[in-house]
Amino acid sequence: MPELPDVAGFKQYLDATSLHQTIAHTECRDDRIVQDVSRQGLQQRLKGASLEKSHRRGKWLLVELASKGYLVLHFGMTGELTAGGKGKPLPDHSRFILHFQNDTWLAILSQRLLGRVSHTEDPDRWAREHDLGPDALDESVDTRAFREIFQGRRGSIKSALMNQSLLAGIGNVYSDEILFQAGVHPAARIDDLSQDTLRTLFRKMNHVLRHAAQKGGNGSAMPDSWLLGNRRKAGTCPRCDGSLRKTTIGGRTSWFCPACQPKP
DNA sequence: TTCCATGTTCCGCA
DNA sequence: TTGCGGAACATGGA
Repeated sequence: MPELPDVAGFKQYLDATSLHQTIAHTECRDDRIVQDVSRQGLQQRLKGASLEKSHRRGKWLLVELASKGYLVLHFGMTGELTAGGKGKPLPDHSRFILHFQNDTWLAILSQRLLGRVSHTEDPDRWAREHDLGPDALDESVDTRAFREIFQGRRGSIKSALMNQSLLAGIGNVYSDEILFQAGVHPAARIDDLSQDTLRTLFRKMNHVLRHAAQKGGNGSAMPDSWLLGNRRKAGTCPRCDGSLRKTTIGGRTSWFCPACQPKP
């Protein structure tokens, strides 16, 4: 689930439930979710810290702690957040739990343990170390910057859209959606795309991500005209009613409409 | 039972 | 140098 729009939803959720709370203690139920820092060091850093502000960068959520750096969260393929208080049991797959002083808590869930919890003092350095490009919705990414990012590349457009070091935030589902709405075949090579097509892709990327982020990544809230709800076996194209097809690109399943997204 | 899954990282290869 | 394909990570649903 967690691509840029979903993480935008987690950010809203965290802001609404946990901002300005002070951490009494933390509970780590599986060390494998802790990245770059030791569990002990992380827990020590978090104890007594309050959550001041949250920032999203791509699929990552950074939570600013009052003069104690940043708590860094990544949700992998199956992560999410759940908040609760006394009397509400912690959900299954709660891997790391922030217990606040007012007896409420925020649990980081990760069924498949592909999520990550970490800490950094310097978000910019952290982004460099993780080779993270600008957020796909960052204002610095305009049509020109978008074109320059793909300039001189030769691979498939789908792989490039999912490449976090070029643009951060787009994963498998939303790259398919953007390509569908732009009418571009996922296997199209970047150097075969016209300037016009790149402009269209940029426009559709913004449209899709902004709209989906506003809905907090809730798939059922997306328009029926989108590909998203139809990407499955025997799915039909919401535009032409033809059969959707799937192919593998960069090791991932890509759904597309062969009629609306002709092979270049 | 086997296949597949919304992410990232690492390796070998072209 | 760039990019691809595959594997690994770990779990559960179809």
